[in-house]
Amino acid sequence: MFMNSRTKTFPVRDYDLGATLESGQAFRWKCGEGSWVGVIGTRWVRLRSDEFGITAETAEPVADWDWLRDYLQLDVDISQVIRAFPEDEPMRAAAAACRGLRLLRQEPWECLASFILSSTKQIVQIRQIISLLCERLGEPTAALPEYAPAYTFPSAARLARTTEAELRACKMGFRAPYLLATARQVAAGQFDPAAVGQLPVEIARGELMKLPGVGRKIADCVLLFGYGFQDAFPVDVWVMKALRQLYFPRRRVDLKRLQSFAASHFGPCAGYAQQYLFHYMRTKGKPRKTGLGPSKVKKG
DNA sequence: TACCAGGAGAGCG
DNA sequence: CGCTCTCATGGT
Repeated sequence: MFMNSRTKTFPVRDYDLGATLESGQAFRWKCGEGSWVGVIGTRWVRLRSDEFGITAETAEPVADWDWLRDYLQLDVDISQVIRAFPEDEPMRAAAAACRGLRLLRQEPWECLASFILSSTKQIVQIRQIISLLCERLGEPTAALPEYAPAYTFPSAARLARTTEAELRACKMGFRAPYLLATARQVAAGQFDPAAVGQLPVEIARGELMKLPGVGRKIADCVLLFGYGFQDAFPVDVWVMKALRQLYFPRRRVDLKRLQSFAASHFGPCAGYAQQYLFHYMRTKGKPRKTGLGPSKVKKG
């Protein structure tokens, strides 16, 4: 028996909501005053975190919160994931530096489209492109009155009906024809995002890589963040830097070699290990975004 | 101002 | 194969 409500608290430990939402796996979360605001599927949602867990607030009453439990992967035992990491110094350092970092489970189409837009872009720019895309081509969805209008991520069918020029107007540049062609394949039923998740990971990766604008790296991101293949290990420039610096100092190792090293070294939760290394490399030496607003710093 | 960004694809030898 | 070049745009 369910009660319709607009808020719900999920008791969960070791969940760094801010790090997770800002770590370059999803691109639509906005950090407010002690909270994060975003759209999951058709629902606007505001999330906040404290020592008791994560509290969600929606604009419309909700009967069943499984969509959020699934998105946030609240049932994952992160300590078990971390125990599956290889026992080496780089992973110890990354796990210590990124305590509470999680993987999300995103809707496959949004994940695929988002990562097609990610190539050679900084995360801040990817967010800007996707924000424009959703404003212009997404469907409006209800948000709390004190917040900006919210939009869903545009469906493949909607994108298939637009033009390359309109996509380029969202500042996605040379990625526009890739996104358009992929959207058309999905809309035409030539590629079924739901079906791919049922395939063995190698086959699924091959299917994804047939799509225009999807190579090995983007395919691995979609496998990991959209389908939950936890052994997928996307190697981008940051992860390449991490692997070279932490595991192969002063040696020249090409991408192929790094990929085969990763495939054998990081175990069944390699995808998590990858995200920890990525976040570790990107944040070390930099101040952390807490979502609690500017903190007073003693000068000295 | 240069260099770089969660790359992919085409062209070349 | 493996290498190089281009693609578009904006942050640092």
